[in-house]
Amino acid sequence: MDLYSYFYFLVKQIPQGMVSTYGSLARALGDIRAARACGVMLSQNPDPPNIPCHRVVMSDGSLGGFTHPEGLKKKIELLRSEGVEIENGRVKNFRKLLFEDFKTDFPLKKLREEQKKLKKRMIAGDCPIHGQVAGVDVSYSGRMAYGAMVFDDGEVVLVRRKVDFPYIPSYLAYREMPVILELLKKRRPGVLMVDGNGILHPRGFGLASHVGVVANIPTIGVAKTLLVGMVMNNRVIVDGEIKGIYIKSGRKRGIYISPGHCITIEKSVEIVKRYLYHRNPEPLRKAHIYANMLRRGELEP
DNA sequence: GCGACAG
DNA sequence: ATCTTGTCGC
Repeated sequence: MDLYSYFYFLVKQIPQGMVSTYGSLARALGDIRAARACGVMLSQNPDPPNIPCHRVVMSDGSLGGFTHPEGLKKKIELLRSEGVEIENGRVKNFRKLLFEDFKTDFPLKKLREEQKKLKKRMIAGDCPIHGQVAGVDVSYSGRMAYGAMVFDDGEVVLVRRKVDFPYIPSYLAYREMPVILELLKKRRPGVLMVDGNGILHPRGFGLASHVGVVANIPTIGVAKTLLVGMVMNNRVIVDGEIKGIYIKSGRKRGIYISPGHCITIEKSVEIVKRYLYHRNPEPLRKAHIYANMLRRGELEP
């Protein structure tokens, strides 16, 4: 799913002389949570003003931002040239000029349904683990992704790839998984630690679970901040159930562990604890460093 | 104004 | 996540 292309196709539907908002576009994608991602994708507009990003404003009719050498001034100029009046930083007659009638089939809604469907294939218990423990992480520069997977025996595999999906909370798998699957083609671990959540997710199917099911390997989610749930006595509770464990070592902030696929909470925690010399378990910490080095061109893919 | 929504 | 940042809704 190339969400960037889909999004620009939506933006092109905004007629001259009208405006739309980040939120309206997000709803047309199928989830209001994508509003900020809409701003990010507009800032990466590959073909302005043919893709009319200048016609997208904030939900209260104020102008929002504009990535252009001349800045917001250029946005105002473009809108005025199209007959949209701007009065002290706001679109005049905003309600009347607001375009929301997008032709769309709500791609994010379909992806939520896919998550729910794949979740049925997720295994909650421990499966036999044969092979090395590894950690995977992805670093980004614009629309390029740089992935690194580090094994317990020290081997490092690297990948460089264009991304076609922005970061949207609860859809991280659709951004990162293509990179991770490419890394897994080079070598498959016995169990994989992933930078993100497993079942600790609004639909119980985060990046770690998604990768586990699709690649058919045991996975563990390791997140640095909470996406969903509340912490009570080191347990992370989501609608009354324990979905993860908060591990705090030393005086620094802790990490949130949740099972991805083919593993229990207990086993997940046991494995992560083996590698806790820093805040992040060692294979993940190394993967993070290598992914950043690759991005900065300090390594060959 | 502030909190939210992994990375 | 990046790099100084184009949000929404209460």
